[in-house]
Amino acid sequence: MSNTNKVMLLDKRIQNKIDEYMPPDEVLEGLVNFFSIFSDVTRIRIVSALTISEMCVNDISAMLRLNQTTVSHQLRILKSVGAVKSKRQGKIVFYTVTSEQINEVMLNGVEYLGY
Amino acid sequence: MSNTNKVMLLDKRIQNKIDEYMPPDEVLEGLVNFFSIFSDVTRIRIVSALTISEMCVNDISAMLRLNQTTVSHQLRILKSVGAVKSKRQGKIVFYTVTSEQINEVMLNGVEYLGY
DNA sequence: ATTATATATGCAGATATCGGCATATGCGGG
DNA sequence: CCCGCATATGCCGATATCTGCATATATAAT
Repeated sequence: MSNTNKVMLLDKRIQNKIDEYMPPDEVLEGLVNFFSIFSDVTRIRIVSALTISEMCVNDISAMLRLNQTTVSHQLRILKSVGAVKSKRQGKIVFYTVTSEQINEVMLNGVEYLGY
Repeated sequence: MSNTNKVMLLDKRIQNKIDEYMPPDEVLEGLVNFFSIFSDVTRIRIVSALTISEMCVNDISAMLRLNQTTVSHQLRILKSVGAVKSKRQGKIVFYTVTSEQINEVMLNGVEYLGY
């Protein structure tokens, strides 16, 4: 039986409020993509490091003791959601975070957690 | 061969800076748990709705056209990370977000995305 | 006590994600 | 041109996540 057959506790006013204020799915999906940046330890470590200083793949790998392949994979993901950008200098590719806001959002989280 | 055998481009000063400013893994894992709240469309929809108004499971289910079981599962996850709390009134269990900050973090994301 | 409603939980299939190996590609040096 | 270093990519196994069904539990009404 469908839920729509059941008596809704939800009062019309509240329902309207939710219809009005709920971001459309398009926005919510954008948020999901964005916050997914921070939903994996490897990724958040990389972002965190890049927030402090630009680095090349090999340095990230060495610094965080991660397999080079793993770093490349995660950098590709981070790049695909626009969290980082890269510039090539000869053989070496340097990565930086695209926006100061990335760090601010992380600090919000730190604050929320009360560290 | 280990990365530590390779020549580090990383300059000592930068390395020290990263060692100093990188949050410890404990904190990073906390952040991962926290931001994972928003890393799934179903969860973010539920949180988003609860941000606007307290609701019971059945209303969330009806409102967002989600299977009741799915809602319960996600509410359990959200509760386990402290994002929501519940109060029972007879047969009905009402859920609310635990903190205004949850919404602020989401708004940060919205802002970042430029909506 | 029985029944109905609201919610929670165990389980399993479908799917997604992560990480590493093997390998490809890009690039500079000799 | 060939080799070596830096990085990227395809593939796949391991693992995690999500969802829904079946069912359990909680509570109220009769």
